[in-house]
Amino acid sequence: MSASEEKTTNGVDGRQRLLLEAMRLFADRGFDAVTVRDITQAAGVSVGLVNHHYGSKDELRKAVDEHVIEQFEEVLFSDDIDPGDPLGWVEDWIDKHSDEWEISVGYMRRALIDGSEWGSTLFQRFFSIARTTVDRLDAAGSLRPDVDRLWLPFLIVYLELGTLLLAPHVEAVLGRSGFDRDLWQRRYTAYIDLINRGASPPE
Amino acid sequence: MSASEEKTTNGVDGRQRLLLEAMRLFADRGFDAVTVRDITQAAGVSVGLVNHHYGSKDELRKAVDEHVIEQFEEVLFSDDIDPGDPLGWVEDWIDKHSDEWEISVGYMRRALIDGSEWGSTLFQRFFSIARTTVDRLDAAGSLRPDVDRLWLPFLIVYLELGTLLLAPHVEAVLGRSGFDRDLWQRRYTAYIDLINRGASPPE
DNA sequence: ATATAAACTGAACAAATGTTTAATTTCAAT
DNA sequence: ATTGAAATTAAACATTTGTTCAGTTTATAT
Repeated sequence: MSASEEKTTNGVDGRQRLLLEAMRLFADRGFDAVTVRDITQAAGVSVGLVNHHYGSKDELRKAVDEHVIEQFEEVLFSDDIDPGDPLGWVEDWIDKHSDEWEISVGYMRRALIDGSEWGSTLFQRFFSIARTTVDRLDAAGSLRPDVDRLWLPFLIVYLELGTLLLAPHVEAVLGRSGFDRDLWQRRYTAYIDLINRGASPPE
Repeated sequence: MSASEEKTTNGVDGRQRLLLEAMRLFADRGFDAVTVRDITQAAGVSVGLVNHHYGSKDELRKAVDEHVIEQFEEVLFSDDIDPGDPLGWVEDWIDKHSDEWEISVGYMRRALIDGSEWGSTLFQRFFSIARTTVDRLDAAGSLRPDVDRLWLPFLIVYLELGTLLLAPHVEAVLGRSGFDRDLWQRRYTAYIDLINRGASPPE
């Protein structure tokens, strides 16, 4: 036979192929809508291999969860996130993992909506960053006294996560991905500008 | 037998009971995670009744979709939405349908994320309102010249839909529902204030 | 080269699930 | 009261789906 072909495509073994295809399919259709046979077929392996490597479909889900979490935490939960630009990491990451970006965000989108545990963690992380940002601005005297300290962090999170949650709809309106570098940067400018100065002209 | 008891609880027939329970369960767990037997059990009827009245589980879903859509369109797609307060109707509606509010919003949340057709329609409706609002402000000279006309409508939609999409997470942080009248009103004030003036103090 | 373990296969299995159907009950009209 | 249609039931059915397992191949170490 040939050196590295069918069964070990790309030099990746069945175990990893299953993980990758499962991630792709879960992000695309959701866990329940994907069958074990869908996954094994996409990965080009037999049905039994899922249980051999992961024990069950549920355990496979957990493995995928952890894989996606690792990817996000690598950049999202690092200590050097700029509180002035909590989504700045996205730009770098899109360049690095452009092929997996769509999948990972799809996965995150579902996690934030379906009530999973990681969804809660993810939200809390974003909220925590937003609140820290607000606190620092406040301490530096960079907040108007009458700004609502309770809601501002939430509003900031809405702006950040809305960008990710609603990306498919935005893309449908714009005709292209809002993550394209130029659009993304322009969005960031508009976002910072809105938080700083609002949209109304000065008196 | 008694006048109106078991089989026709609340004077509602099996057909409508199925619709209501299906709506509740779909909003709570998602379509795939809910079995026909779950629905019939919750409605207190036999399994066969779903197919008798709706033909299939899928047709039942469509019926639920239409029911929820009707509820939303009644208020959301009416012509007299105040462009200055696109979510003003929520407050009235919460009072009127407080029991169904949670369910309907849960349904909407899923629709916006799962790529369904109604999700697109819903987003486009919100975006259209936001863009109209921005256009009017612009025409009235109420926008700074350097505000990004492309992104501002999206940012406004993020603020509005983020409120609805992330409501469960917000509730987890606040310890109570963000839809409680006092919190909701305060959120609205903060939201309008942010769009108008931003958060920074004047020079 | 041989032995041992791990990777992998695919048929078979059991439970879950949507659907069908024959029988029964309910209800309104005559 | 009788009839006929619609509502409702519950068992049976067919398919899907996660899982198991005995057998086979592949890889690794001795």
